Amino acid sequence: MLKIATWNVNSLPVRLEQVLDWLQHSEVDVLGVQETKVTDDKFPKTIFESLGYHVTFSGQKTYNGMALISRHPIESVITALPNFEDEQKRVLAATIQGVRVINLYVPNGSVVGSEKYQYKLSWLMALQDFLKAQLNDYPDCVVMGDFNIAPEDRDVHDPNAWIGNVLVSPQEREAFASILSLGFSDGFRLFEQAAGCYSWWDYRQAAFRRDLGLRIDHILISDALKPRCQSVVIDKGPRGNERPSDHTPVFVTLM
DNA sequence: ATGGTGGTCTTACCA
Repeated sequence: MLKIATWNVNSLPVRLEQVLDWLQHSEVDVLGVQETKVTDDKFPKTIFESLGYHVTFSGQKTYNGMALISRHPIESVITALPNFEDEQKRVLAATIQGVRVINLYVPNGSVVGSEKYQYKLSWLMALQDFLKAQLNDYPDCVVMGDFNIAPEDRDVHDPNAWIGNVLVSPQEREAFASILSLGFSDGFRLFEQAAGCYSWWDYRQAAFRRDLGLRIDHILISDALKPRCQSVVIDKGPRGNERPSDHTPVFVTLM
């Protein structure tokens, strides 16, 4: 059995105790984190290693930053999209226990039509090329992370209120669908789920208390890996912590 | 009541 999780922690230094606590209680084998906001020289490597984890990371100051924390050895690491010039650290792929794990922090996009939105769409185009090649090299593939896309209206607490917004725009949703058409499933939708399941709640407007969430953190399962996929679960717990991240973890269990 | 939260080499910018 292999449990693989994704969590946008919004600063690993701030959330370190929560991450260690969740690793211990969730008993996941692999955790991909986004928005570490820590440079590689300051990454808390020895803390994880002293607890028996392998780690790899690709960070920068203030923004973005990726890490993989694993009970098993981490091999064949990639830290960027090929053929896409980008100073922002948003990709970390590696092979763990024979499974290709691709951890992503998709750009937020700011406002539909803005420069950042165009960057998001360009980034997603380059991602498609990368995933196509990765799938060819590694058929057993998990693509996960903060996609900053709610794939369907049922992934949004109030779809009408969000019309015209980033995270739900048709172009972003088309990009998500194109990625699935390469040969992936949205793991969460492989199983029956309750209505109104979200992975992110804005810090503002008491959004978590009012359950004004979106499902924007995803785990995609390659077609070859689908028979091993037992469940995909959103663990809402950590969002209720004191001083929480605005995202909560999602994990897949593979047999 | 036209704001509001939270993180970051903070007084601006990002989400």
